[in-house]
Amino acid sequence: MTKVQATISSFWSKGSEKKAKPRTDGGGEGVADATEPKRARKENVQSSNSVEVMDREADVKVPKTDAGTVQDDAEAKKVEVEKETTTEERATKKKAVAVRKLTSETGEKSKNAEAETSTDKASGATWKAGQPVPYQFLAVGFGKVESITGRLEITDILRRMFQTIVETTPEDLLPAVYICVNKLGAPQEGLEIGVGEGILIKALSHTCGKSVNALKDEFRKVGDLGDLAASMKASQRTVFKPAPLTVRSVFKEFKAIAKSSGRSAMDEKRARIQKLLVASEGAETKYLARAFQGKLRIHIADKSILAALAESFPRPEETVERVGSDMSAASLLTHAYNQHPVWDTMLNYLLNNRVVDSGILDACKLTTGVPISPMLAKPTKGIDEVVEKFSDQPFTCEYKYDGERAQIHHLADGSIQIYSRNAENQSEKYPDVKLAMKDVLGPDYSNSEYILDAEVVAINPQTNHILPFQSLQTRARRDVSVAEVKVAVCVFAFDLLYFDKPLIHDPLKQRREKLRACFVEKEPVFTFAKGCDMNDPGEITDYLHESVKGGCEGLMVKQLLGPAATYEPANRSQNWLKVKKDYLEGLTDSLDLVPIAGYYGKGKRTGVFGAFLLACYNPESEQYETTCKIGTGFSEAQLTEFSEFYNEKDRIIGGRKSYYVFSGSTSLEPDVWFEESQVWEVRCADLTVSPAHTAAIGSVDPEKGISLRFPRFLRIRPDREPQNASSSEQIMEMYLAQP
DNA sequence: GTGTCCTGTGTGC
DNA sequence: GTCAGACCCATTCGG
DNA sequence: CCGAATGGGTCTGACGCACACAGGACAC
Repeated sequence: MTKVQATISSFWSKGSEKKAKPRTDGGGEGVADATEPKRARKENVQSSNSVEVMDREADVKVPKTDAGTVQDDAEAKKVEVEKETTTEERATKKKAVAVRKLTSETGEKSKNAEAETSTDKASGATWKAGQPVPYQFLAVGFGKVESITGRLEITDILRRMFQTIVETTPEDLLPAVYICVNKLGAPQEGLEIGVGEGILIKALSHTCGKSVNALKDEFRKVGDLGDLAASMKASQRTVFKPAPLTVRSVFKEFKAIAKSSGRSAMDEKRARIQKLLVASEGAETKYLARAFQGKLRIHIADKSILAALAESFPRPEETVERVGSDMSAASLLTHAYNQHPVWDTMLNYLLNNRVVDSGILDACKLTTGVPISPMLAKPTKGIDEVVEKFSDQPFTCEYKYDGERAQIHHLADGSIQIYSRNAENQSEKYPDVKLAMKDVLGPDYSNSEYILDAEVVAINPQTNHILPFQSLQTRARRDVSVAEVKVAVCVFAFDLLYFDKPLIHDPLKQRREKLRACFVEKEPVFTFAKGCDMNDPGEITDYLHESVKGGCEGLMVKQLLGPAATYEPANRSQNWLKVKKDYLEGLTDSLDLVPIAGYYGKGKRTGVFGAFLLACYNPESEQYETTCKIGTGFSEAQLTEFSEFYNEKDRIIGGRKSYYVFSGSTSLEPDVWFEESQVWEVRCADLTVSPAHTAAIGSVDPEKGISLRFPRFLRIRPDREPQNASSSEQIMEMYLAQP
């Protein structure tokens, strides 16, 4: 018993030093098939096979009992660990709480764990504590997760995976989490894998010997490169079996692929991908391929990982009142992550402390130099909805500028860093902004650290008028000097998140006062977003029209006071609403267009067309001119319906009709061409000059056509014939009528 | 070797 | 960016 | 009073356009 105690206490007290000592006690054994979904609440099936990994792991540390049913296991462990608790209490209170919490939680869970018998024992990957976790372990878990849709179950499977890793090889938790979220590091580090469909297909082709074109055809049918890779691999005989992949080696290899650059970088990437694919087995192949492509497609993202991590560690009751002490484990982690979105920091804390407590908010705190996930606004369908939601509270309306979100940090070292909405470091792109920010701080504040939330918008430097988003896009991104800047820009600041201390818990009114007190406008490069505080919702309409006239997309409506007016990072909160002009009567851009081609759907759209090529009609030339692709706005039933419709009665034709005007753009090249048959009503936000589409070509630009921004399907127009679709001329007029 | 064009990839919205 | 679908959870409805 | 129905909120993954950048292919 003493020996076991030593094991357990070392388990709890051991920090997460980078190099965890190999365990000397023989260690636990991880089991790849750790993932039977727990269906406790749904079905009460009992099975002697339904031992959770947690329990097995506990068995290793606790003297073995004759494992029988789950209940027995759980009881046995509970007893043992409770004995531990008394021992632990002599050590530190915190630990004691932690252990007790774990006891009650896992004990309870185990009791309810009448999970179904797992049928997937195929992998059989096991490893000893301290040894690298096999990648197979994750891959098998991904398979389970993918096969179900319930969030609770998904979270539970992830939880078990994480707990197993923590108990065997905690230093693998970080790479495991990164593999789960399919990222290579914090976004501001700017590491991208640089692999897509193309390279992956090439690599596959080299691996399996099939031609690239054959694989592309297969891919169209299968709709998923992971599934395709897996089926290729399954049909192949492995001559000799390379060493099994591990979580850490795979993650390391991902990074290596990302970092390869320069001459023949593509060859190197391809070679590394091939090596991994060759070494992979079963589910590994599928998820490796998907990881390269950047889509794991297993219904998990950051939020699910946070939820699972929250359940992977005990949540002690906190006696001392402090910020967050009353929060649930999940909301604690979410808050911590949202204000400091770096997995390394979070996992470091969790592994060091082995609890989820409010201390994590100190570990993951709002810091200049670490971009926070920006607060987002909820789309509304119109002003009525705003009125309904903000009936009594005071609110403010701000112009919604059509530019790029920018989070501007002033660090303690005096440097300025600019981050995008997705936390990419954009500082290189905006040397002019960095320069301008040097003197926007009011007197007495020049040494203050701050985080500003703003929108960067292209402007005409002569008139100071706002330019469309398309102009902003043409700015160079890398290694730009002030002299090289081609498109002038104005920063419209609208929030202040940090000013020598975090402000996100203050109401907007206060933050805004601080913003206006500490910063000075510097026309035309730095101004405060135009806004207007209102009590009467009736004023909104006029203001909206005004904003649109000023070149904006609409309005942001925000609560000013009270708890609903704090800054909620990463939340698409009800407290910020956006009213876009394209939802409003009279300002709506709606067109009638003709589907002339289709694209095979991928992923969950496999088997139906996932998108269509739409055209307008030019009565003068009697030709159809492509206007946009469309792939959203359909229900699943409609997609099925349209696929059936176009597959009937020779509506799919051998090739492009001579009177379909197509630019030849490879990315638009359809899978099949259609007979012009229907008219669809489509909505968009704007019309744009297009290098790829041919609608009204030559009218606003000698070589370019017109296309749609944010097109979505509304409905079929059964009352219209293709020749009555919107005309090229109408589209040109709509383009010219834009503010 | 150098310049130009094309393609794939990753950003922004 | 838009959008639909699935799930979860709280609330309301109906027997 | 309790289970069923309902509705709002959240999360995920389909898909859109335009652009810059990096590397590869090709011509000279």
